[in-house]
Amino acid sequence: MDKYDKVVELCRRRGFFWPSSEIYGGVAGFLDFGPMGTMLKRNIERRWRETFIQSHHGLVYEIETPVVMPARVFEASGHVENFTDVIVECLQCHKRFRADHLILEQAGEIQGIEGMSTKELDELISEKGVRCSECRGPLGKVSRFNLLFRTNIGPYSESVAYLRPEAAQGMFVNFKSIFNAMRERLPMGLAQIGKVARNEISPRQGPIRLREFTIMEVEFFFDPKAPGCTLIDEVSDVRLRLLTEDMVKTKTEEPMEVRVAEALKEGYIKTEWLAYFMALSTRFISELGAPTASQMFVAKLPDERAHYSAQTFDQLVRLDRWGWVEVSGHAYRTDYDLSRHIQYSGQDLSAFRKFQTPHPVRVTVAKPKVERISADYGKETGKILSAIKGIDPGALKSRLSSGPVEVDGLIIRSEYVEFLEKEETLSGERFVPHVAEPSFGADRLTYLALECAYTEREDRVVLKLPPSIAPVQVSVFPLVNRDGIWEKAFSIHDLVRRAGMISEFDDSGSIGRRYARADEIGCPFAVTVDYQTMADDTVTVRDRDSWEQTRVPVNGLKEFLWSRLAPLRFIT
RNA sequence: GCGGCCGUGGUCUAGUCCGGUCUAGGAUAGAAGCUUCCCAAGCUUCGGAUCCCGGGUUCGAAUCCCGGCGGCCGCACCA
Repeated sequence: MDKYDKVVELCRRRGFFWPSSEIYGGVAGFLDFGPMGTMLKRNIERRWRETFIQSHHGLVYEIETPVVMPARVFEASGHVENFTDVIVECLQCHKRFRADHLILEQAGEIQGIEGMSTKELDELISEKGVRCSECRGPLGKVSRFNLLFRTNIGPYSESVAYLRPEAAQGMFVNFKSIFNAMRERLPMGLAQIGKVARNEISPRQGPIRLREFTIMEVEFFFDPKAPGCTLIDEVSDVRLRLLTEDMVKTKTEEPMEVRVAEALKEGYIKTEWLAYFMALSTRFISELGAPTASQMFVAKLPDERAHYSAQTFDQLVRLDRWGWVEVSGHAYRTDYDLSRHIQYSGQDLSAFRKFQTPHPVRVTVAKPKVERISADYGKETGKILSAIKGIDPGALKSRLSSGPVEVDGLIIRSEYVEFLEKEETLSGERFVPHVAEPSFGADRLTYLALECAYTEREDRVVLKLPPSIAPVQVSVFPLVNRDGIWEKAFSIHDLVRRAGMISEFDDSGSIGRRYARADEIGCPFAVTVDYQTMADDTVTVRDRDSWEQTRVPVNGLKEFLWSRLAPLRFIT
């Protein structure tokens, strides 16, 4: 029985999580969270929210957008086209392969294979004689498998929609509105915690690979001409364990350890904001209980990267059974998404950049000679006028200098337009912001925290969850159930509850059994009321990790507990 | 999707090879009570199992056969 099995067994037993729709046989890739699991997951989400959003108020804002979005959004985002795999199946042994990978493997380098249609790939396969790499059997037709969950909006089957595979698109399509509402300041981050769905071909690994999961993402918009991170000094000494693109290419396995400042100076990380978020992520994951030595960032090679990304690092964490597992992705998405939405929606999603000093420019203005045009075109004059308006005056001028210009069958002659040169002052220019994106899977983090916390002591399970995320923070026990001790204990339980902590009251079984129960759900503190309490109004507070007890006066209990629950814990 | 192994109370498991003695045993966890009280002590009582689902073979199936679902491992997949 390895650690994964032990954690899964504990989680079932104590109400953390288990397979979804279990009474009907279960469905692969979906997970149900019980009371303890939900509290733990919420706490992890809360800590993420505090780390990435609340401590950046004025810079990063949280929003909430629907899971279902119309097809057009994902056509624009490129997911309908690219969030697919080209699959080919061997007709003999029925093994399935990534078609493009198989072709490259057997036919060598082929330019532009990435963008090829399934037909083109079919042709390549017969042309190059590509066969099954396992049994040498013939291959079937190449097909595309899209990982988007598809649905309809309302009763109309033609209104196709998809469940979002990432929360990001909700932030991109809302960029302009929020940018306006938040007084047009850049940089600006938008964040979202919510459900996403990906129709994985064959998910395994329990909570690690799900078809529906909670994502926690920041889309951080900045001016590519002012890419500096204003907060970089706060993290410049944070050490990142990095496998750069070059190291991945040369199959290096041991990451280098570099300071954030160095990683930027050496160009390992292309943008400061990405580096900043990677540093925050290192701290965040440490706080969940994963030592920095079992964390690293690995660069994705160009052909492994998502279609939108110019640079991506995966943050990996070492798990007992599965080795290095991705817990977050850090992508430099450039202006890809906003540009695509500008193109597909026809809306202006750009920002305005003021020049430090406005500079004068000479502009060409086209002034149509209406009388001259109407002499030639009569009732169609309006069409000519709008055609002239639609062309950049400077361009029109140079084109007309070499003869008439034709637009939609209309002939524009040089005698129709008079060009004036004007002096104007330009105070700035429009541009499309760039985006750095850190993106986390909350379910994986929940499992990670549980695995890191799992320990055994004298045949008992002790979940050493960081107090900041423990589902239950305090347990209160009466040592005996008589002589007013029960009532006193219950009133202390009430006191702790009113102080804003999650407290459990347990009066059943021996005191040792109650400590053991509390340990199994990772409750960091157990308060016991005994005879001495009745005499001097003190209680014992027992520490989950050391099993040591401290006598604390009841009137100082709240402060005692809070001071030990609130601080962040960085485990190195 | 393919191949291998597997699926028994909440959990872990005995039984499956070789069908009947299994109206499924144990441990642990849970509830009620007694007792003890600072690390799962003890006693009593209680609840809880369509033996993953469906079909077949048989006088008889947890056990054998077929199909499905689910899990793990390997291959493949994982923007």
